Amino acid sequence: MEKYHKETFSRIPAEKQQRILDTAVAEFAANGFPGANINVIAKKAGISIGAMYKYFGSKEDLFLTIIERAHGLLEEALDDIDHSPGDIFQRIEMMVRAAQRYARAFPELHQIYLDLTSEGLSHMSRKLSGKMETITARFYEKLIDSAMAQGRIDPRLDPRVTALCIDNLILMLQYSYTSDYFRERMKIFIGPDALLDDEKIVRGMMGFIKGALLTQKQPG
Amino acid sequence: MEKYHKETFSRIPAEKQQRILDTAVAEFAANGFPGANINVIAKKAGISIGAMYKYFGSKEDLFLTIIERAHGLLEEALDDIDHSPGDIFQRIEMMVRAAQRYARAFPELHQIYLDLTSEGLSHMSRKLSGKMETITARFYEKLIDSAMAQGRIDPRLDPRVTALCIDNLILMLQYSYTSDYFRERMKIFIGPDALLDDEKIVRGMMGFIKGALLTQKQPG
Amino acid sequence: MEKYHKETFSRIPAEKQQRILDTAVAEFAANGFPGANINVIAKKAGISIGAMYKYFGSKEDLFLTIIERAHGLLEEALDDIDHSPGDIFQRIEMMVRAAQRYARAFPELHQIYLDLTSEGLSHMSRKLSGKMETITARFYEKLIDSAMAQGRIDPRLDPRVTALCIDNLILMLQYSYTSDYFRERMKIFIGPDALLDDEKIVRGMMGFIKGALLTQKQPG
Amino acid sequence: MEKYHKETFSRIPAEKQQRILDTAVAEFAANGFPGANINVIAKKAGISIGAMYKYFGSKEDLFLTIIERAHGLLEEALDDIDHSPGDIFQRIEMMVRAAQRYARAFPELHQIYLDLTSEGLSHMSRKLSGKMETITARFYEKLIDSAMAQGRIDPRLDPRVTALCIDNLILMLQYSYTSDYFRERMKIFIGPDALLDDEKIVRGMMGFIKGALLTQKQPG
DNA sequence: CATGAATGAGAGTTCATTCAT
DNA sequence: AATGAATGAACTCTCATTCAT
Repeated sequence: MEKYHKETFSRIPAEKQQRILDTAVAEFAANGFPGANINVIAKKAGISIGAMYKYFGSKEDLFLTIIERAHGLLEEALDDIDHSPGDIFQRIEMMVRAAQRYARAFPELHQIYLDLTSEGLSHMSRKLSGKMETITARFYEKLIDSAMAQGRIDPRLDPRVTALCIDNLILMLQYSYTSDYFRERMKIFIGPDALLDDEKIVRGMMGFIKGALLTQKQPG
Repeated sequence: MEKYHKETFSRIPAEKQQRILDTAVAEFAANGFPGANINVIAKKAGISIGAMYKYFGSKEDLFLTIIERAHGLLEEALDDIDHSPGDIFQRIEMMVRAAQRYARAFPELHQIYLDLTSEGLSHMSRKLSGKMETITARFYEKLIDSAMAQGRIDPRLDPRVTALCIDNLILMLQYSYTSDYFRERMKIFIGPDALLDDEKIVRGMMGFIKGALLTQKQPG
Repeated sequence: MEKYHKETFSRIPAEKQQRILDTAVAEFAANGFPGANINVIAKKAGISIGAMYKYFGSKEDLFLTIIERAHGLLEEALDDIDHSPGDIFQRIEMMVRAAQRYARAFPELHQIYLDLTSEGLSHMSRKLSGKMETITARFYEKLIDSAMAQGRIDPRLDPRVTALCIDNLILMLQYSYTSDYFRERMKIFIGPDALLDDEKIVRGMMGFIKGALLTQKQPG
Repeated sequence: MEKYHKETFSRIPAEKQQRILDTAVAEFAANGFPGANINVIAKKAGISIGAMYKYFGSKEDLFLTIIERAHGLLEEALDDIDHSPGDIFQRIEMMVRAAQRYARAFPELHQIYLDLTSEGLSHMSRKLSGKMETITARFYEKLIDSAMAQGRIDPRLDPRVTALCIDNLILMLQYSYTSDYFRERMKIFIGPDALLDDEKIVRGMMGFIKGALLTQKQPG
């Protein structure tokens, strides 16, 4: 886990750390990285700009610190699922539910994650070096390989493309909870109440994914 | 089709229009909306800033004009497919291929589209009012409803969630061609050569989607 | 002659150019390079900061533009002397008087030149690449070599060290007119009225220099 | 000897005092007074900023303390020469050599001295009140007056202007050892190896000075 | 005495937009 | 219609200095 904040930041009370990061998350989520104003974040967090720069060397470092924290949370969630019992479908469902829960709990954090995909910020995502994505990818790979070995899913599927498709669906689900744009899009597809019935979404998605994985009838 | 540019813009030669928009697309894609510099765009396009503001009332209007043009292109592509023969799978495959082609041909345009999902720009996506998304959603709806009526796909699927899942997969495919971040992500999942073999991606995705749609054996 | 200002600066009225540079000279001379404030210079010159940055890419560029202008003035003066008739002593006296005149006319410009010797600004003096100094050095070299060939000055002198000594004396004379510090120093050496009688200084210095150059009696 | 540091500074171990001043000298020499950062100096010296301000009332006081120390060193050197035997030329040569030695030994200290001539720092040089310069001036005055009385040097010379010229030459010699700018200038005049042969410089300068002082042949 | 976290005014620089020509 | 010089608010970041511990 690389550290993008200075030593000083580690030494202040956890409560204050959290307050600063929370404020920053809110600002970055609301205005994007280039639009966020460090002075405003400092003021809202109740610290001076000077202090801000004692904690983080630059606006970018503050941003990256936030991302790293988010990674920490994601990793924990993933770890929990990794150590839970259940077959492949139960585990994928856990993933879907965890993603949903996470997006609901930290929508701003997830919005920031979406902003990170902007080309102007690609040098940052390069810094993060896809660590998180690698963990997720390996998780699915293992899951699929083992299910295939047990004959539980269609042997003709390409395990890696399949893993990507599943993760893509889950990622888009999260975006639909956190980004104004994707939320509207979801409403257009599913109807205005789309976001009220989480359970329906999960069942719909799991139906789709199960169908995709299970050994298929020959068409026709 | 709403118009975000001034009358004057319509009156200048199409070639000049295109040059201005192309330059703007490149700048917005490279730097994001807040990072792009209108004065730089004007200079690179070979017009004066004064002229720029004669054509577009603001930076935002220029941006929205670009999006509208992109919509036009998408609509055409969709229309073509709508009027082509073929069953649901053939038509979805057309969609996948069209999406792939479009993303390959206009990666910068698509990157801009991705940036539009940033919260700082949500007031713009609200202005665009999901027209494009509505068209796509209705297209899939019709496709699925009719295939279901003909008994060609699993009747237990939720048509609307299914439509969303399919479009999500296609959208993510496009992002993978246009955004640095998603490209890296794809490589992590599929391997470093992920983007070299378009055909493999299409087959993999179609395998996944077909499985999801076809009437399934009971698990177990 | 390299140019450190942008094209735009060349296009504004000469009177305005001069006003901006004069204001800048005053500020840089009074506060040194790091101490000078660009926003203040712009305000005092009656232009906006934006305009300032349209003319000069940075504080450093403004500074270098000033130096280049000073070089231009120096070069002209040197050229005049180069084309005047007279023996070596008459010509050196012309140099002394020109230096004196220049320092009296543009004390602030010369103060800036002195500041340029600070280590913090050495990257700038490196940019200027000693062009001015080279011209002066060659001027003296020619003068001394030719006078030596004619047997008018002591053949035992090292021509180059001698040239340096003469130029050092003249440079220090200029500093004494422009820098508070060197002015005080001069008063300590010569008395409180040191700067009132320019003629006395010239005669004193020329007496010193002549003695140094003329063929000497053997000591003792 | 005025004191610019607080009492506390006198009470800490001499070794610590020296470490602080040495660090400060290095920073001031490298960045100039306005460019130097007190917090950085404190950190590099291994003390807290709080302690720094317990020892010195301000950045300026630290700077002045350094200058005073330098004065102390110079005074000692001058005193040594004052008490050495030898005629005027031997003693001036001692001065030249001492200046050379000092500049070689403490180039950073001397660079700071040069920076002090910047107008932005003139209020400081005023504080120092030319004590050092007065001592030097009186030293030369005595030397010249006595040599003149003994008929050893040209009686037509202005003793005070002569003293200034000699000291100017020596000062410039020192600058040539310590300032990037003057070093380059010396190379332009004397050649790239200028600084390698100290002996040659001394002989060249002494030749120049001796000629200037000795009773001269009538020109022509 | 010593510490070093905190302060906040102020620096250099950018850029969307206006408007006289 | 076209130009592009001009504007100035707003941004990120620095650093001398203070003061609670």
